[in-house]
Amino acid sequence: MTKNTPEKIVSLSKIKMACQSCSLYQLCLPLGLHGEDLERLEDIIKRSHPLKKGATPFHQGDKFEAIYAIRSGSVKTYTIADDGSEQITGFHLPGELVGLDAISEDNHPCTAKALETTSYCEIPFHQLEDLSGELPSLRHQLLKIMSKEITHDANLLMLLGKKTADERLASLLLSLSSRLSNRGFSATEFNLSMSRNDIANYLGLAVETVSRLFTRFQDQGLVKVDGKFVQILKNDDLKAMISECVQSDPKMA
Amino acid sequence: MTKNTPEKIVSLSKIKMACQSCSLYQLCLPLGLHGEDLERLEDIIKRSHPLKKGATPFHQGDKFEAIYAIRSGSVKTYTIADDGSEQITGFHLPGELVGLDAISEDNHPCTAKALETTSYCEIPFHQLEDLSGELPSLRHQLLKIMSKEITHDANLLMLLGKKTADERLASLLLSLSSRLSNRGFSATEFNLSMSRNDIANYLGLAVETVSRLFTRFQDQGLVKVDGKFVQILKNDDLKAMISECVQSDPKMA
DNA sequence: CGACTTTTTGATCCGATTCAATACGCGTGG
DNA sequence: CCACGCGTATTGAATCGGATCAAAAAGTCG
Repeated sequence: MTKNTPEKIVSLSKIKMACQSCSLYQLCLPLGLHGEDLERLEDIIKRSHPLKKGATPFHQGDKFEAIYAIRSGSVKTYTIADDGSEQITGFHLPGELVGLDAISEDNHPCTAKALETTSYCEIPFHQLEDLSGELPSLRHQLLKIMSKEITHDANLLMLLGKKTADERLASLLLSLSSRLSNRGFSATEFNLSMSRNDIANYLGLAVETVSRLFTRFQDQGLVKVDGKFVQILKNDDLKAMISECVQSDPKMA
Repeated sequence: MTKNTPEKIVSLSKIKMACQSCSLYQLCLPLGLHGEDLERLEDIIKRSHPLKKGATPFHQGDKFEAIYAIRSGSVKTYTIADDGSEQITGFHLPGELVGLDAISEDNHPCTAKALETTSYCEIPFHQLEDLSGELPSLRHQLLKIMSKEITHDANLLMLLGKKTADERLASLLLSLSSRLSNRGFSATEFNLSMSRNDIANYLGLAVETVSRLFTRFQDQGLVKVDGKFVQILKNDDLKAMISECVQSDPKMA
């Protein structure tokens, strides 16, 4: 029994670590949830067992109960159109929140599916909302995350709205790279958890085009690709690709 | 002096009307702000004098102070890229909130510009945030609006990501139509406050394409166009255009 | 190992852009 | 009041990027 104590301490600190280092970093820390406040947030969080590849934590139309913070792995979200075809709305990496778009209608406008084995935390929304009434910094952080998502979407919008195939793929690669590096993973090499088909769908391109782009990017020495494994060789050149692209005339405003 | 009392009543009720019928309808009402709570919200709102066409309530990079609710007129928001070119991120109509995307970075990621004479209310954000700590329904409503914006952007994303020029213009027209009708304007005829150039920029198309589309839509009897004035003749056909468009294979998921 | 899916590569086709020119709308000043 | 000039909108012809169709190659899994 005496040896239980140290173990317990270890596991408690592990949980804290989990909350501070991964999923909820952006939710609880930056504007500072400390001590008791942090514990109160942690109290309402459920740490569920991992999803296997292909598992769906929630489906389009499901009643909105919770938001999900990804701890490891990755998830895609997509909507199904009337004709049965799917449109991928996002890829979600460790440390990101999924399900915020369900608040407005009180049900999920998209389905989430694990792209690989994925562990996550479930945060019952109405409890979070109540708690945010008491904790101004949590409240602000929640708004901040949602605002960030709006900005992100707007950027993506702009990207997809008027960019070439090259620029789209470059953007995706850079987005993944920077998001992964923010979570402590390598910015220069990583595995794509999604299929070429998913990438094509997300970027609004044909699969063949995506495949050709990877080949060409490699020929140009921008990246090295081996199946799902990608190495970014010329980050700056990729960045240049996506910033030089806007084609409307400057006189307009 | 005695005649002041009735006048004051009238003007007070007018202000209330403004808040309930236009801009802030979606912010204060649906989840029910009543009586004193509504008054507390109204207390923090500034009703500024109208913007003339071309005026800019805030610029990209400005410190985030307030969100703006459009009472009449319309506004476009856009970002300026490094090379000086502009990308329009949205058109905003009466009853809509502008500036929510500034929360995450504490400064505005875009510039807003009046497309015509436009009146609006200014809502100091930190006061709104504080008030939302005390009023759960206001808090929820704020989250709901932001969530709605995320959903809206995701839809648009999908639209711009993979749709044809026809589908894009049809979507814009239907979006304007439904948003206008929600505010009590006609769903079938309205004036476009933005130029063809703005439309093209927003939809990620060339101006010439937009112009040709209007011509063709008119030839097909879908709409009637006279300069900026548009009549929607076959709403259902336009709707059909945008729902039949998704092209990815159903087996994917 | 063999069936199936995913990815790559090649050839052709079509939609949207681009370039170029004309028409329209509108405010200014003669 | 009309002529002029400038920005905005429309129309036409040529070009190009990406989709589509078709097929081979590489993975994946039972």
